[in-house]
Amino acid sequence: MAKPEANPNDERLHAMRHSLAHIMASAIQRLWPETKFGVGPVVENGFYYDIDNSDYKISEEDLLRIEKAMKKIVAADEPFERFEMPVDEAITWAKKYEQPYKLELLNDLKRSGTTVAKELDASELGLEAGKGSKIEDVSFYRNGDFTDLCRGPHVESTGKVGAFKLMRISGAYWRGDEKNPQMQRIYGVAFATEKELRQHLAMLEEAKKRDHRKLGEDLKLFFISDSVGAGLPLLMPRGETIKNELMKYMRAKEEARGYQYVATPVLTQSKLYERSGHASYYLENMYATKSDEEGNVFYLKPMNCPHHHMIYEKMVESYRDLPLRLSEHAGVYRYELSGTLTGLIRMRGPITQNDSHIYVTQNQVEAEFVDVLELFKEVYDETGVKDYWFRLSLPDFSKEKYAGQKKQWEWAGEIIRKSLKVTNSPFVEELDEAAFYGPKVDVQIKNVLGNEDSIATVQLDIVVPGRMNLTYVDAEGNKQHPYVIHKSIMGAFERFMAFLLEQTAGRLPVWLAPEQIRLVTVNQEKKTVEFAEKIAERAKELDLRLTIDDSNESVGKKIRNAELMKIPYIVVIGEKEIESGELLPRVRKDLEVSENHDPHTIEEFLKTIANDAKSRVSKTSL
RNA sequence: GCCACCUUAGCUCAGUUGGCUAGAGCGCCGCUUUCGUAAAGCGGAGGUCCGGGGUUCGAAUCCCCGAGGUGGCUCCA
Repeated sequence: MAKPEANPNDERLHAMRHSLAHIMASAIQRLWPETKFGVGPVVENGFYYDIDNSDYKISEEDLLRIEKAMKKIVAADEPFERFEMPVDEAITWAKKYEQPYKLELLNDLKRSGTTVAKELDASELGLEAGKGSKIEDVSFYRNGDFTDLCRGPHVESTGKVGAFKLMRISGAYWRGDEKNPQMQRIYGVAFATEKELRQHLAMLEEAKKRDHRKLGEDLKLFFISDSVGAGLPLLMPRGETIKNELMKYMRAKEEARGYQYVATPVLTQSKLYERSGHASYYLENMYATKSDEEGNVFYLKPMNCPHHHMIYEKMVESYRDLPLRLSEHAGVYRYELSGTLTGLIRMRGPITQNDSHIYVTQNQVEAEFVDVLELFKEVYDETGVKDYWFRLSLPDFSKEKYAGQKKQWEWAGEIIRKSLKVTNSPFVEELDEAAFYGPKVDVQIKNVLGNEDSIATVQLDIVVPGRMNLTYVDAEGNKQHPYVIHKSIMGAFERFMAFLLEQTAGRLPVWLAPEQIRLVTVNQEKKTVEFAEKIAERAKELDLRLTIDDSNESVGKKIRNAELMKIPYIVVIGEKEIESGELLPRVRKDLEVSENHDPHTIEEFLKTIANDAKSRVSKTSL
């Protein structure tokens, strides 16, 4: 349970990948001599290079051409030569060869440290990130007729780079700033051996099958309709069943810990967001609706915090009322850029948030934070979320978006750090990831494609209670502002469902399975169907989700259909079962705990599954 | 929003350099069959080739505009 780190023994592989970035740049320079080059670093599983061709846009069809040219360079086995020159000389070089991006980097280097915005650039150029030391000489690498400003290291020659494949091409803003020109980024994957490359490509194919969007289609869970709009998914009965089970589960968990559920409107006047301060940060991402006769503008709520704060004001007068834990499963709407929308993971609405706000005194902050972190772990254990890690997201004070006083932020960060340590939570720290009103802990996982994603968050708000003038009276009779812990364990239920689907490849645990049992009749005779219906009735009494397939198909076909829907238990019903009154269930492979294939009485079978579902066990106890 | 690519039946996809009435498998409907643990047989229906405009004797195919999707970038309360 930790952030997967790059293996430090992989220096050789790192050099291979970095060398491939240069080889790709060489190939591109030979094909399109006017190309301006940005940076070309090593990334997970491979490398990329950012390039800018004003007269020709490279498309995916060109990748094969570039690959071919690269293979030629590899075959030529050109040596990589390293040499150094003074910065000023390098600047002359960049001017001569009309490489404006390299020139910009060199100018930054000359000024050193002060304007190197991204660590990426720094490591690329041989700067230690964060150090402001002046640079006298810079290093270059040359292979064949291609020379590049680079810190290295590289392999000895272009023949020693292992197996690679160019994957895709995308836009990328120069130095990650959307105000800068957009360059083309070409990605490749690379491994030491052909075999490892093939394995990686096979893994990507496998991951595609687990994509929650594909499972959503195959398992009839949800879809997105052009008529409704981008980012506005429609959940079908099976999808809604999963979501509802998750919501019931979380509500029971939270109520057991003293959270109280509330309900707030989806439509709200702008003045609430002006009071909370959200308006100045997020107005652009809020959906405005028709204004009323008095000219008040209403918004679809993008978050619940200010609404809960209103409830706080109504409920809390004294420190004796704290902590107050409010919770809501609320659908919010956020305008997200069209290019960012991704199935249930990034949508515009309704994003059903598992949202809580805990109002505490200063002395209660740490204990409450620890309690929240423990609840996180409990829920993830029980729902089977694995391989997650925590990220302590701190402000970057060189930016202006963080409100309040630096001292307060440092205190808040330290309390969270302490809570993480007390609960033995593995975590990394990152700057410039905090909310505008306080530092937070994000729960990070890797999705099927190996990208990092946040599934949940808990934030310590040190700003908004003061801004909204939320108060309580302390033991000495003085007015105080409370602290607010914003927490969301499952994030949005839709998104959490998507993660579970990808992690389980659609084989959800029994308690979450939209259909838990399917009865397959051998024939369509009356007594067979009636027998199945009798079982179905009992299942309903036990709150089990069971369906009967008595369609006019072969038994083999009906079993296949049920298997494809990843239904946990399939039971064939025919003469044998009617006579014995016993069932021999076909148990989904991932659920089997032993080689127990004995028949069960109907009551025994149904009750066991009902108990498993109720206690939310992940394996069958049949 | 930006860059590249994609969009043909409910789903997955064919459709040669522009040229017969746009095809297949699965699914769906009907009939036959009444079946024992991953696909029974036969027949049928089903299309605004994403939308709009243009080029052409002729457009699913070429060009322009728009929408939606995919992968990234930027953003993420």
